[in-house]
Amino acid sequence: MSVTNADNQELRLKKKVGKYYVASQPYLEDGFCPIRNLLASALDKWSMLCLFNLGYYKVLRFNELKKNVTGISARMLSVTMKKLEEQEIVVRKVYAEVPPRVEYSLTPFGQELSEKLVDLGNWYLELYTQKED
Amino acid sequence: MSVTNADNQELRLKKKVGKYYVASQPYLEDGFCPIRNLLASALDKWSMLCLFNLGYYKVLRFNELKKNVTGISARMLSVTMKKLEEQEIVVRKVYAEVPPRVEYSLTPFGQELSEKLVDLGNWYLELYTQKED
DNA sequence: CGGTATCCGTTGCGATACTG
DNA sequence: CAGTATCGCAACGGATACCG
Repeated sequence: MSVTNADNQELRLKKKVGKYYVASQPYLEDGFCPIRNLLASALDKWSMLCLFNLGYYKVLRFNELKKNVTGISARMLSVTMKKLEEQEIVVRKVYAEVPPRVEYSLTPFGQELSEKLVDLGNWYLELYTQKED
Repeated sequence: MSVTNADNQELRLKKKVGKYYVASQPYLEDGFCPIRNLLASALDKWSMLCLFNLGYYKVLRFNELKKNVTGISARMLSVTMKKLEEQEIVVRKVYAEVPPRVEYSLTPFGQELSEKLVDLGNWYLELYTQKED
């Protein structure tokens, strides 16, 4: 058998990448890359931390999130959640009360995305901790 | 049966996120998040485009990459590849020739990472194109 | 409580010129 | 060919003050 596992991985990768990203070059022109745009939202300094907290606690109010995501400012939390809301990753629910109450949670899409991101993170962390040993 | 698929997804996500990211809060302090750091490298404007090109063509020289990644400057390509090399995502091979020849390729780790990223991208693009219809 | 407005230092990055 | 050096503008993001 002359086809190794490494060869198979290379071929699989080539095929997958070719599907959208190389063979049909529009996605590559001018630095446009849809997945990067999605992930850029999910990744700008604070987003993943917010996503993971919402993934764990399901529903959090503004100041609960602010407390859980250590170091974030009100401004950046506001900006971050707004971006995530626009991408339909997060849902913002406002209650008409005084004082105001706002609850954030993940959309089904946000849940799926978070799960995929945490899978990626856990894969990386396991490699990382293996190296430490 | 009162447990829905959505419930299962929520529980699974909570468990996965809790494993590293919430239950053991060190990863959340001061905005530190290992997966974000990895992805930040893989995502800063040009990295994914470079990774996907290398995933497809396997080996590319500096100016081949520059040509394929439309719009990138020599400076940014240099910076990007240096970062990817530091993270052991990409390997840089220099030939002692005149004029110089330098070849870039993915490490096994870089291949795995690229495959995971492209899987994520394809999942997203399929949702996206469904919406269009 | 849940934000917004403003200021301002830091970083990112493109353009251009230059080099071994 | 494969970069590096320098410059300068633009975007990011922290601190502080303020608001419905």
